[in-house]
Amino acid sequence: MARRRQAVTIRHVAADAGVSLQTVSRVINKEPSVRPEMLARVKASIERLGYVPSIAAQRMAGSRSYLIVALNDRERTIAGWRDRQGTDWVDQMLLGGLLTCAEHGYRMIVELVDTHSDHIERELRAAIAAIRPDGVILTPPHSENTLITCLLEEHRIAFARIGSRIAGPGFAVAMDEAGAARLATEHLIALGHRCIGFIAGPDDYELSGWRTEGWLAAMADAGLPTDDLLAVGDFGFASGRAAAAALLDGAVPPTAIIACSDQMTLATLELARERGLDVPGDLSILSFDDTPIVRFVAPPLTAIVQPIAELTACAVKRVIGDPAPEAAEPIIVPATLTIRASTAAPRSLA
Amino acid sequence: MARRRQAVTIRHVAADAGVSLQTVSRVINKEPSVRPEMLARVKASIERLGYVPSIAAQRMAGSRSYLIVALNDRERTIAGWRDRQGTDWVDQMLLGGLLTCAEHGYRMIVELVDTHSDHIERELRAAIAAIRPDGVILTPPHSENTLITCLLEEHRIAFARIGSRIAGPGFAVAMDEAGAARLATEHLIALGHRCIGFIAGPDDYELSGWRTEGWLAAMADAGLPTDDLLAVGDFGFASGRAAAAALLDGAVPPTAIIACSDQMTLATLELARERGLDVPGDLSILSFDDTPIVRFVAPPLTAIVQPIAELTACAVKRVIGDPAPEAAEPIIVPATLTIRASTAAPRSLA
DNA sequence: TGCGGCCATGTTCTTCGTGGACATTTACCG
DNA sequence: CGGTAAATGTCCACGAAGAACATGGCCGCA
Repeated sequence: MARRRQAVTIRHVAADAGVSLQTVSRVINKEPSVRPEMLARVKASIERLGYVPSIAAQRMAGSRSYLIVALNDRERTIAGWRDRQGTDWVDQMLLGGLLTCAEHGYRMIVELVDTHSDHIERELRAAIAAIRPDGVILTPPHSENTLITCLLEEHRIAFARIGSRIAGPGFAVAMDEAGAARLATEHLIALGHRCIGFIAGPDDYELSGWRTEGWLAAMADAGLPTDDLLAVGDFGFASGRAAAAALLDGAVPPTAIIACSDQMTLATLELARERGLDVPGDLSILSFDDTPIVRFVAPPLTAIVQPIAELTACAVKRVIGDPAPEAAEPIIVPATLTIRASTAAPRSLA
Repeated sequence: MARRRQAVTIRHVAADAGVSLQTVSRVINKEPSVRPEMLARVKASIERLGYVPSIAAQRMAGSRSYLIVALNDRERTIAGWRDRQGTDWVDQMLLGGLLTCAEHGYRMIVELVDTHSDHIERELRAAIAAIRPDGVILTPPHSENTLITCLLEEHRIAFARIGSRIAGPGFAVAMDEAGAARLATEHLIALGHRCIGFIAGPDDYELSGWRTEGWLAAMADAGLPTDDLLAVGDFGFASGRAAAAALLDGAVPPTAIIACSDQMTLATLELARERGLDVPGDLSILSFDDTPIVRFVAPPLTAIVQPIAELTACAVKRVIGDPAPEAAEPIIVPATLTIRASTAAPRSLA
């Protein structure tokens, strides 16, 4: 017998407040030319009736959809979730994105697309056509995919590219890699270390260069030498082990090592253990990733925390605020350092 | 100079295929009375033009919105994310929900609401009014909140209650707690254990009872005694420690302990260490949660894996498939066991 | 052969809730 | 009192669904 609940629309508000539809619409869209008295009356009615605009109708009428699409790589995301590890990236992204969207009255829709290039254009086109989002947040590895960026430009949809520093189109939002490396290095220097080894990532990642520069700069500022203290890995475990071995067997065995990925850090830790080196007594270790495994290993590792949530929050704000995605300066967000038990003053100082 | 890209609408498809709007609409909505020839022609045009119906327009026209809302508790979700731990629940939920939605042409919107009761109704009303979802997935602690369920019923929105076994309204979808406990117990029995302690959760959680029953049943089936092998905690660390101590100091010291939360399990592990008990040599330990900390602790713990992803997938399917959320049997999903290093044959057998 | 009836399709119109373009009213100023 | 700008109202478009109804072709049946 219960009647179908009829939603309260702008019409009901108009009737209740005794004004025209358009006036209500103006109030909703914060247009300036509304007398304070009217405004108050309409707002009161909205409040009383619990009116909330339908995003579908708003979108239909040519306004915003108040929807932001977060474009993630399907395989990578699913793999991370299914294996129940390595999802930090996605989590943090959701955290930053969701909250920022909510703050501004937007919603975020997570869209998983295959990187496989045949599908990606079709999938993206379909998503755009169906959702008509006001903005799109691109995450690696999509951030520099020109197929995607061109498509978005064509549709005049604002978008942000997370983890990319290449200027326009869209907003580039990235972490301050050099600053992070500097932060890590300075932390060790402050503890009293003078021989600080650095296991860099592969050269074909731009960020590897930036991180190495940050380390070099911090060392130079402290007047410390860096000869024989740089090794290069490929982010994987085996390469990290080799790099760590090279450093420890080198001319100037470091008392601290910074490694640019969690796998390389864990390899360093393993090697140190095998050689009977106490961590952090004989060797401080610092990771550039802050994955769960790094946090729960013994000892828990001091690590650079990539500000993914802030990055995404930034991206959302830009996308919401500035619908014209023309040339814009990349946004660089500082990293932070979480100090745990794997770094301490070198024993020689104790 | 670039013309504003005009979206391809149902009209373009009709023109391209040389049929009427109505026919296209019939094809899209899978109405039966369309000749195969027509159907193929229209489908070809849709394909060629890359037409995708606008969900906004579909919603406006009284059809579905193809949107599902996942209602999560804001505090709990944010805390989990921010602390970078304990987000497994949300992650798995997203995994199961997102994928299942995508498979069926739906999208999922994650909505965070405060449990604080003043706001919750307003927030939910607003979300419903704005999004007009076809369905809502409720997660603890919302699953049994009558304020929410009534509101959803009133709006005739299909919904599922995850982690709840109380029948209707809406679909209840829960894990097989008793089966999980049985699974855990049988694993230990198969390893050769005969004295298996059980640290249950507090009585005011229904699931505590079910779990205990599962353990009792498995023990009984194997003809093993359970006297003095049951202890009760409150899911917290301290209570777990006390419970473990009670078991180990009891009349029949167990060679294996099942604890119903990660905190109680970790407490058991700590106590075992302090007493010089080797895990799993002297004492096998099995957890009922599978949080990251449980996976990375030493030794990594064998644990019941709650099938959150499947639960959510189930919930989504029901909500999508059956728009009439009248009385329905609760859906029970089996749990699985992930075997790690904390369980082994008791030393006495070696 | 003619008629009723059904199926596939086309035509036309309405609905949904909102924003935009434009028309109209009001108020104030010189 | 005319001019002008601000405040407010009227009407229509947006994209799709679907109802109501018209059409034409085909069938079976007398």
